[in-house]
Amino acid sequence: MPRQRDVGAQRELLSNAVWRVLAEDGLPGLTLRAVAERAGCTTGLVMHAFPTKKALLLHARDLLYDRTAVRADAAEAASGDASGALEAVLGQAVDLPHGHHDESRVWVGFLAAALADEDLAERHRAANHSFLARIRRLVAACRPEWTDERLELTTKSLVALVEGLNVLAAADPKGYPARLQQDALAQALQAVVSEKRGRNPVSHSRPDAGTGPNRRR
Amino acid sequence: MPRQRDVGAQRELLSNAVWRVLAEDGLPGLTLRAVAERAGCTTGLVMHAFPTKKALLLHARDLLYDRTAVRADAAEAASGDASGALEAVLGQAVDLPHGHHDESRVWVGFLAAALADEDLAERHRAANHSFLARIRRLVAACRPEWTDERLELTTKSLVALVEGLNVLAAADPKGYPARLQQDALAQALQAVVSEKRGRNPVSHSRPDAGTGPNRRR
DNA sequence: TCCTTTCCGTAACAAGCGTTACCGTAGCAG
DNA sequence: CTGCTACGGTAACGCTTGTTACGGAAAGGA
Repeated sequence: MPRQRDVGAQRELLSNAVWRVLAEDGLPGLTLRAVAERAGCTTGLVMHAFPTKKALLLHARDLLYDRTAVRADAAEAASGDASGALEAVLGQAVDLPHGHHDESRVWVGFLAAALADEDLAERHRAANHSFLARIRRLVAACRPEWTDERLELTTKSLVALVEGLNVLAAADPKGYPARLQQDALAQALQAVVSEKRGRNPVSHSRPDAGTGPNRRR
Repeated sequence: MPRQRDVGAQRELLSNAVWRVLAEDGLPGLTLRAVAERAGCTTGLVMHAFPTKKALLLHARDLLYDRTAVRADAAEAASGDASGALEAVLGQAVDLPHGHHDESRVWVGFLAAALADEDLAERHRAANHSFLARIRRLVAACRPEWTDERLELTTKSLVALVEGLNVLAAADPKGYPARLQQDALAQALQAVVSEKRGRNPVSHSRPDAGTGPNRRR
């Protein structure tokens, strides 16, 4: 049985190529030939690694979710208390040190594709539900006395704010710079963590950020 | 010169067809033939009313902005004070009585198309900037004592929340029902309108030329 | 070394895309 | 009523799309 291949590695390579095409050329430019070119191969390999284009998109979507989940796990594990973990997880969701706008553009592309494909929509909802569950757990740890209703409302509000900032920044990066996103998140989190913050709060970008409340420029 | 046509009416008809196709079939299904079928004509009329597909999309995008601006004007005019106008304008942006999810789906479709087309992106930014200016003016009327920085942060946070709710509801209507969207918006507005409801009158003319009671600077 | 078997690039396929050219036709001027 | 002209439906264009079939090449077992 000669010449064996690593199918998993091939799929990962192609999924990464999907992201790059989606980030650079958008959803209309997402063709199999463009993906193959970015991956440094031909459409032959693509169609041997995936039975159809839809399967490729689903795998790329799942891989995107996996990596964001890994990042969120790391951010949560690196934080001491629940409020710090909440800030860290949400903070890394709105502003990444590298390639942030790219990821938002990819996210929007998948979302637009999901609105036309029920299978993709299901993956989208599953990923968002998982993120919602994580935030809800952290908010509940910060505010154990809250009712389920308030918990759900705050959780979905925070997630909506984060995704809204990402979406708006994807189309208008200069109108929504990283600083403003962090500040908006910090302001929204004040209602959750309130005064019980002992650790240094936001600002993953500038290590000189003050720790006092109402940090304003 | 026989047989004259109403070009404006034709373009409006076609733009409405673009919306319906975008809402039902998503961005990948947005073809000239699909638009023509929805409009009850053939591609011949489409290409006589617009020189190219891109021109059609630009017109449809502009018309979408025009209608939302008219709705926002109406909501603002129907409110007595500034805080009421802010609630009304944002409230009608997150939840419309009819065809709300459709409009969000259309908005996402245009956004995804804008990420691949700079001209569409410019229209998107212009529309968003106009909406931001409206919200900023209303927030400033509610809180004249706020600094420009806090004004901008709150404005963009509110808009990001609204758009985030819309985007998430477009892909997961059951996870983000109208009730939750209104509650999330009301909670976010508590920090703005607070206890001083019904005090400051709304100014329908200029972006607040200093008629507020506690104007700084 | 050779053979066998799996891999994957090449090239073609039908279908659908945006766009164009053409001509029948509908409706006002005379 | 007749004729002229702008309108718009028809159909084809060239191109790209996702998908398929096939053959050459590469690599482990003999």
